[in-house]
Amino acid sequence: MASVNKVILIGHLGKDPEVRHLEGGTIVANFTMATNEYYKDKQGTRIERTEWHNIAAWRGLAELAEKHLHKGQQVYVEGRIRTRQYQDKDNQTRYVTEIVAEEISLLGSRPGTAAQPAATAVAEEPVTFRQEPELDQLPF
Amino acid sequence: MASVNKVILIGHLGKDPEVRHLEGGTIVANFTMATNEYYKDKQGTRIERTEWHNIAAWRGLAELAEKHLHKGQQVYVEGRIRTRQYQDKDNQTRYVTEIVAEEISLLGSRPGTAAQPAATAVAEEPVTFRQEPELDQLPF
Amino acid sequence: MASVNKVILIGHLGKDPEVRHLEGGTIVANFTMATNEYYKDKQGTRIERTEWHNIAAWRGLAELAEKHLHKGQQVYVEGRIRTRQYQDKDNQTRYVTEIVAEEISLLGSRPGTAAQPAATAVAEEPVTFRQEPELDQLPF
Amino acid sequence: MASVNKVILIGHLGKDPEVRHLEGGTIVANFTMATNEYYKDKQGTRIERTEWHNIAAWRGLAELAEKHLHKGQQVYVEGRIRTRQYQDKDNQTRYVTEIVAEEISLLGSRPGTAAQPAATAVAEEPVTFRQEPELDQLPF
DNA sequence: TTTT
DNA sequence: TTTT
Repeated sequence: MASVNKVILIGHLGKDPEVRHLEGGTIVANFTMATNEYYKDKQGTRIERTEWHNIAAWRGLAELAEKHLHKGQQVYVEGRIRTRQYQDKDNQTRYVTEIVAEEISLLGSRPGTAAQPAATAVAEEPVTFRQEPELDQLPF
Repeated sequence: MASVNKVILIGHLGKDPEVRHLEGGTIVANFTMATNEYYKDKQGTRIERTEWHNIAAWRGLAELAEKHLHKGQQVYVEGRIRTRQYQDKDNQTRYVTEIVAEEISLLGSRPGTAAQPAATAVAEEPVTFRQEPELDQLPF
Repeated sequence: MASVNKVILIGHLGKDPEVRHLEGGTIVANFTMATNEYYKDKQGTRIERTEWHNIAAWRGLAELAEKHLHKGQQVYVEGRIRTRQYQDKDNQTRYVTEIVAEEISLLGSRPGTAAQPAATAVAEEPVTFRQEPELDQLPF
Repeated sequence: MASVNKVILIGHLGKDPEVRHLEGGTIVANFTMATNEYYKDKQGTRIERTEWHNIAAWRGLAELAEKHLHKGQQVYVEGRIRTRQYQDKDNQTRYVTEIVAEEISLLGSRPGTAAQPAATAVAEEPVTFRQEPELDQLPF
């Protein structure tokens, strides 16, 4: 039956992506990104809350994550929610929720360094990547 | 820092919402909704995968969920991702990810019954509800 | 440079789609869909405003629109905004804004008839369609 | 009837916002922002197409646009599509489509100047603003 | 663990 | 009229 499962995130990477090459040649990149909420509590104090998201990028997006993404960078990620279950060391069922990326865009400019100031460090390459539909995830 | 944490879901409720009245008068409704993905595996077999999402609706949205939502109903939910941690009975840290609803819309018409066919069973009431910003979650 | 142009609509079709076969074999379907806003004016009177959107569906999505979409049906459309300009009969430049569909999902069940009640009239076919990336619109 | 009319844009401002104070004290800011698409034509040549969007920000968002937005800046805009009609000088009905902003976030860092390099020119203030629901546009 |  |  028709349904929609869509996530849109803009935030900064907490770490460089970790890239794994699976048996069979498939590549997957995992990284975390932070989004922040601001609100006032009942006393009127300004509170900041950070939400950490687990992102999984497959195949083409994984290669691009490996090449172009790094800690601290601001990105746009569009994808879908997926909760996986696994058995922990005590053989209990545990759940982890992650975002499977379908599109990633690099935002802002890269932080400058002494040798290469921000104004000139901006990527020349196109910076939006979309996951091509792969055989094992084509909509039926 | 500017960030975006947005989720858009269309799916069907797995159960009637569970509504709790917290100390202090706050109301929260929890329900699950399913989204489905279809893909073909490497053998070309059609696979269906169901994803279950935990939805939390607060205050005004909780009241409306209690009044208008029921098992099996198709809904549009817009919200944000939140992962909470808690201690399980063995005092281990566990995580649960849920969607905090910010807007809920009722989709489709209600299933008809013998006494009241579908064509006339459509809700008369407005069927989109948006969460009013509350004191403790106003953007700063 | 990285950018995002995304539209998400849920509404009902104003008419059956109009399908055209262009020279070269490309197919395009055009239809309108309505979304509604409700608000109260300064006197507290409830106002309803209908917004009409022009949707263009190309190639695979056009075929599916032709086969599955009809006047009055509730649909989810995801796409991007495109404004085209053209010369009117007085040779003046005019603009028309439309939504180029990238994903279409059928929502709700079909209205029941005496012969075939709503409960059994639900489409058996898959009801979400995604546009495959075509040669002339592949992200670079 | 329940419907959704949602637009998500990330792009750069083409000009500084134009701010008008209407009779009655209402403030509105108008600006344009560009999004870009890249594709290859049938000869394999890389084509860039720029889409220009007309954004209208009302009340609180207008003030914030006036204060924080300027030509060239990268922004996230969430809003809804609205097509207005008007009579042109020849008394013919014309249409213009714009995006009514509901949320605006500043992305990236501000372009540096000689006196104040990019690395230190980043805004200190919170940079996401949401439109508070106003009397005349409250969901009913 | 990000960013301001 | 933006950005790379």
